[in-house]
Amino acid sequence: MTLPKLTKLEHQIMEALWNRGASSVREIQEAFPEKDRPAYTTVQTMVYRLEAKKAIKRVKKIGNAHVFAAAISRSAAQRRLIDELLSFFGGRIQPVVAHLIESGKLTLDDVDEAKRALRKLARKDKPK
Amino acid sequence: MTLPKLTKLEHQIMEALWNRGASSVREIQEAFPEKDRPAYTTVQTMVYRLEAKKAIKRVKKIGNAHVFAAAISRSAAQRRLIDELLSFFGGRIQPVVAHLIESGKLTLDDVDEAKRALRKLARKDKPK
DNA sequence: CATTGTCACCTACACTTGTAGTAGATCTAA
DNA sequence: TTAGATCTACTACAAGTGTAGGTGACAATG
Repeated sequence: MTLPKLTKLEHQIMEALWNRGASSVREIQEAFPEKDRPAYTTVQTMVYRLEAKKAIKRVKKIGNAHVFAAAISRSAAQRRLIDELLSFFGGRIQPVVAHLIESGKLTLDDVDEAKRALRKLARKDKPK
Repeated sequence: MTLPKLTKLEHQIMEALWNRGASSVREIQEAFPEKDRPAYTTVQTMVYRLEAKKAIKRVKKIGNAHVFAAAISRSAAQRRLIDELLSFFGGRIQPVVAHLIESGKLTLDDVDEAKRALRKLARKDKPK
């Protein structure tokens, strides 16, 4: 597995690392909203598991504390999430888009922007 | 919880019910691709769990076998999946759309179709 | 240097998910 | 009517996930 599968909480840890850059367990823990912040050792456990999965790595040591950094990119992790969702839909985006529209989360502006992005991509790809 | 959270396998069971309509455990099991088809009792367990979650219900009995039917709509379940994904992205669709484009899964046609759907929606919602 | 707070590391545990076996009820066909 | 097929209902269990306590090492400070 090139990209490890991450659980919800693991994702939140990664999120902290992506946002803050290399951090200690304590820093990651404190990045959680004070309301529903897991115990220090809970975060620590997840950090260890992420390390075992090679999603993060120890980059240095400050005092006796280890400092961890993401070893996989946010982009790659996000891609994986989306691919997983799509697999639920048989790989077809249409129903996904339909739901986004229905829920009012996809606006005309979003669509226009997507269109621009696609055109740009087309110009870059076609004239090979 | 109005809408129960479904696991991957539970989703597959639901999929069978949505596709085939009310079915017995055996029928659901046989709806799985022969390659990697779970044991009868595995499906049965999931069916029981789905029943406990009120996602399906017993509608009748044929012989000594119960027949189950979906109690939640595919659409509602799909919506939930998407909302869950979006929550990972802080509720913002833009990065989702960006990834769909990058992975080549979102085409210009898809976008145009989405646009038409949105315009239609706008016409229906605004004049009121 | 002794105390106090922090951290690492190990261990534990309950809950969820996927997987399936077993025992006994029930149906069905000969 | 009885033996085999099928089903239900119950039980079990390993892996994964979230949660955290305990113990000893280490650092900072009076």
